[in-house]
Amino acid sequence: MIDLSRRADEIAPGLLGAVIRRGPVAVRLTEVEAYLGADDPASHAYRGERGRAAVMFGAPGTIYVYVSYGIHRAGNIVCSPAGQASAVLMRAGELVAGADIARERRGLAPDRPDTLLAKGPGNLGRALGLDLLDNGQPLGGPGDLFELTEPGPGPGGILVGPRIGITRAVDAPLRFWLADEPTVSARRRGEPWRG
DNA sequence: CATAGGATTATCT
DNA sequence: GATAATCCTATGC
Repeated sequence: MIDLSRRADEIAPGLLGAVIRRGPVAVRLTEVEAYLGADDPASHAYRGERGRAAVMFGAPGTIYVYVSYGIHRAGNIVCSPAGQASAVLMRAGELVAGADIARERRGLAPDRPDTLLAKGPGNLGRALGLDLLDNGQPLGGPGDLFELTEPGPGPGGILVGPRIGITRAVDAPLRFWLADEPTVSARRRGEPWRG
């Protein structure tokens, strides 16, 4: 099992290539972002252990689901020891199981490629079937709702750049993605500067 | 006053 | 045209 008791920025790159499974649908992560605690103004946990951010202060390996722009369900994997807050936002991935279910949930046209199924946090959330009721659920084993499996060797390198869609701490290099992966969401602001 | 949940507009493709 | 760690409002404490 992957050690999630360190801070999210140390763990996030290592989660690339790992497979997150929720029920019958599984996604191989190709793009993630790290959100820290008190030191990160862009993090929900910046203002302390209150509201929904309380989940981020829980045990490492907990799932944190929040509503983005009223329509998206974005999923995070809580990191750091209990009492400290940080999390890895799952931004994009490749369907490795249950692609047919994901396609139905997305309502994706038959002529559109599978690479679009989990591209972007909102789309990944829909593909996995994330629900607010999943908030606070733990990562478990094969018999549980959620499961996280070890990453396989990635042929391409890991790229790093600024996070997307935020208004504070916009320059922090906390977005990580795999090179040459068609499932990674659009670059948008900035370009990778380390790999 | 704090929290929970649904929604819009600016930015990027 | 599609997407997004923001923003606003309703409800409960």
